[in-house]
Amino acid sequence: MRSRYDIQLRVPEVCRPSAMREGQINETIQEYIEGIYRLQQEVGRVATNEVAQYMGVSPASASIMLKRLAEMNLVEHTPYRGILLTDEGTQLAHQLLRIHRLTERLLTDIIGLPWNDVHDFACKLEHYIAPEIADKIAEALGFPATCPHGNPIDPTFDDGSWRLSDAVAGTDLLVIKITDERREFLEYIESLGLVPGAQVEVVSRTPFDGLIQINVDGKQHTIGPEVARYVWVKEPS
Amino acid sequence: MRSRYDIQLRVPEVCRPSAMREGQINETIQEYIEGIYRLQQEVGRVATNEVAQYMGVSPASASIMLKRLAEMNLVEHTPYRGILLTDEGTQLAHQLLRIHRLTERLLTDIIGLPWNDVHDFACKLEHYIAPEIADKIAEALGFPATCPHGNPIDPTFDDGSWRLSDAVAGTDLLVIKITDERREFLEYIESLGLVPGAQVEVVSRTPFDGLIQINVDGKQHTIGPEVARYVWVKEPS
DNA sequence: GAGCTTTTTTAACCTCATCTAAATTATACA
DNA sequence: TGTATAATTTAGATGAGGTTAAAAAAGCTC
Repeated sequence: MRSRYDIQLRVPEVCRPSAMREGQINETIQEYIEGIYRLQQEVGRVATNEVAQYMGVSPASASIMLKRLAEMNLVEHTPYRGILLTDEGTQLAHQLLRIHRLTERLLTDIIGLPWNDVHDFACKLEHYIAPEIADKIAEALGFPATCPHGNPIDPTFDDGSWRLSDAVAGTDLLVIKITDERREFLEYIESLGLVPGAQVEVVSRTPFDGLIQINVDGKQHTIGPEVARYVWVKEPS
Repeated sequence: MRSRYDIQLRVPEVCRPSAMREGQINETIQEYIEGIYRLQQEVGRVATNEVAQYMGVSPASASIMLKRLAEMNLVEHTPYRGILLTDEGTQLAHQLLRIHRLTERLLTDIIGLPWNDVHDFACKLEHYIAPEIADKIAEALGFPATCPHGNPIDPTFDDGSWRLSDAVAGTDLLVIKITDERREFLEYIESLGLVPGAQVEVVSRTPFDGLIQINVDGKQHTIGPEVARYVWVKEPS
């Protein structure tokens, strides 16, 4: 299963120090592209400051890196106007995301790590997993459809879900995926029982502040908009 | 199963670029320590030039790095006299080696990669696998005793084997492990059928050049000292 | 033990990816 | 439309880990 994700991913040289090389798609570049993709999914055109904040670096550093990414044709950068991934950048992001999600599945299903632990870990490993090896992993796992958080392994697949923050009161829904994968966030989500596959009843919504009263597993909870935004749901079929 | 390998391994920060930090046991340091350990197993006290050659860097770079390792108390460095791992360095090497070998097993047994491929790959992944996760991997694999090349998962375990280059003619032996894990070397070894677990008959030895006539699986081969040196054998029980 | 060779170390410099501080450019509002 | 504020970029450093070239120490050989 050679896949459609075929940008020249640079899996860094192994077994010798200082694998960094000039003008290559190295680990840092990959990390940025992945972050930018995620941001772009959330907000559309991405500002330098947003990249900086998301990547945990200073705006100055982000600015310099965005210039480099633009030179490499991975993003379109209009100075003072933010960026947009090019087709090439998007393709690379898809490739990385697929590897990332397969790695997460490997870590939960085979190694037995908890789902809230695997994201950070996969972030590091993904840079050293070539697409062909990802294919092998997919095979070994029986070609899973999603990562442990419910995101489709194939990043181009549209699962038809929407944000819980957009759901109307009085509906019964199915949790599809969680798109904030920070450990603490997932811990909270788990404490609510709001994991992929769970049934949620949207009991009511407040007219201000966007609070949502939900019912999961017979338990009532009130969640805020910040949480509801990253929980994706769908009509149960 | 908290193990006996408990040096403060620095698993670099995930999900953000530039994980390098001052004075920490980072990926590069780990790579050096592992390399030095392997060299030390082969040659005892290790010279700067040997480290440089093994790590694929200039002698100048190796010299500087050895000085740093000495400052970190991982090696004992007598200027112009080479180095020796300290107890702390040895312990770190053991820890890394255990993780490395478990990772290799994971890659062959679960992912289905060929045994000659996994070393390079494990070299990269090992730096991001904390000892507790290695414990999980060991458990998932059913606590294997060796890596795919036959090296004990527990680096302190003495398997009682010796080099095929030291074997006497006329003996029937069991291949225990291969300690040169370069892809091409392992490919050659495989083509001879000289894999861990195979039976070898040492037919004869030449008085000069150290050539060895062997019989594996009914096929005769002549191997040189460079190959025999990295094939370890034992009396079959 | 003098002088050549080899090994190791030091010196000076490079790239990558960060940083802070200062300078620009955009935006928003009076 | 001018000006305050916010966002972005540039300038100049830094640390890690390389490089080459030159200097220094050790080891041989006669």
